[in-house]
Amino acid sequence: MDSQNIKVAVDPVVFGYENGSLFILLIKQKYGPMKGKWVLPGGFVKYNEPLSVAVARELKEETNVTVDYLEQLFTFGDDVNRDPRGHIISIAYLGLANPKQLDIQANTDASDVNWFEINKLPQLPFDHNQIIKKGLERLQSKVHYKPIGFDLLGDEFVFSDLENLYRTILQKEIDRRNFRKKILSFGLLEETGELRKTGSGRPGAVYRFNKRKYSQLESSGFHFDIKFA
Amino acid sequence: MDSQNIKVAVDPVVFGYENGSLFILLIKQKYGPMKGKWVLPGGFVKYNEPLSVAVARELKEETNVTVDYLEQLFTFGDDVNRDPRGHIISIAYLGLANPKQLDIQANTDASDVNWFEINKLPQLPFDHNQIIKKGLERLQSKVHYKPIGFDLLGDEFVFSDLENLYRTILQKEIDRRNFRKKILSFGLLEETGELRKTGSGRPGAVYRFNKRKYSQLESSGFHFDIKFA
DNA sequence: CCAAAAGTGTTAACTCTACACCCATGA
DNA sequence: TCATGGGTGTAGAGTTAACACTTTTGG
Repeated sequence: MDSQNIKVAVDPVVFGYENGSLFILLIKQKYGPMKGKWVLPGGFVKYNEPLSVAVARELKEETNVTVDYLEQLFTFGDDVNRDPRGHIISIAYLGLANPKQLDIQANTDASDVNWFEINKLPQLPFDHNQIIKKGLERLQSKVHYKPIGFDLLGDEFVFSDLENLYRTILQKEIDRRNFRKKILSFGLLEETGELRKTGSGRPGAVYRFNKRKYSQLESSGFHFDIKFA
Repeated sequence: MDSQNIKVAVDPVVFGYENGSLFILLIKQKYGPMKGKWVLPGGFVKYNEPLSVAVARELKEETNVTVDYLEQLFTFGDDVNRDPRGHIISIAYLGLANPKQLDIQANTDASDVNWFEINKLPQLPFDHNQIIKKGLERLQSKVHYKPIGFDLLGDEFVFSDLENLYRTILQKEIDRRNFRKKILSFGLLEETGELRKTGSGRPGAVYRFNKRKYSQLESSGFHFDIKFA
């Protein structure tokens, strides 16, 4: 109890969405036993440092990224050999970001940073593949009952972006008409009035998610909730 | 990073249900800065000890209790002063038990153990009130989509037990007929054929929850799901 | 005028909600 | 026979699911 010698790390699983694919942010380790390998951009918590501060700091230090959405995911510490350096537990966080709005840069412990498509991930050291799996599961279940999908899109988006985002995350087909009807019924999207050309075909109307309105509604008992046949 | 000196604790929030009330299991501290105060029956994780083993061990050591249901709840580590002894993070667990089937006994660090009714809790030291609040929130949301209520009842129960359990947990009225219809529609309850006298009035039929059947159904895509008007 | 993606409505099936009376038992 | 809690059905409202054609644009 006096000299416990367990170390505490934090590991962010940051998801990004772009062009119909889901990505994870990884860094290449510059030092240590996994030098040269791709890993989650985490690290050790400092003495007297709050956990949420530690994740944000590591993320910023190693990748130059600051994300708007970060929530605690799970604490990994049942496998005491998860890290070869000793008994280290890791508090994993789920982060969401829009890759287009970020300028990733490798720093400190990282010799490289990159986005990896979720179903083309390399074999990662430690239990990092497992941590990512947990993150994906959380994301998949949470998009049903919280409007967190919008954190993966830019501020302005076309309806089909949202549709495809849900298709990609859930890995299943969804009915365009029913989806649109349901989402619009919440009254949380505003048309900007602009149209956006999406390559070919008819341009789509540009929408914004009204976060302020959502907060109000939520605190008066509203629940975002969407199901798929 | 070498001498990080953060300590790691685990704290179980064990709920028990009896006679229409929800209880929490607390111990009275025998040693330390909070000597004589009621706290969650947690403690420090040992070197090379898995987290889930640590919670179960602390719970057993201090209260003589072994619970069937234990899930990781949340890791508290944003307030670095949550414990006056230094920088200590706590991984909280949610436990469910049936008080009638347990023989609580104070041991090791505990000079006393007891069940406290959820809305008559004393002021607890550390952030233990906050941890319990988180546990209750989890319990309240989880009974909607997982059949964990049954872990709070004995193996055999009368329908009104289940009804009252939900009423107590959710702190709202529920419609008896609609509730019964919905629960029975899952086909997960079996009548034992017996009747149980519940004090006065007509005796109720005794049911058992078929855990085996639930596991099967769940793995083939079934979701337990119940809402209340 | 062709290809591509956006935008739109209806119906049937199902689920949810609200609601009140009879039944079995013990005192 | 009374008090107490157990057991039961239905109709209207609301929600979900399934499904295909027209519109706008660029090439």
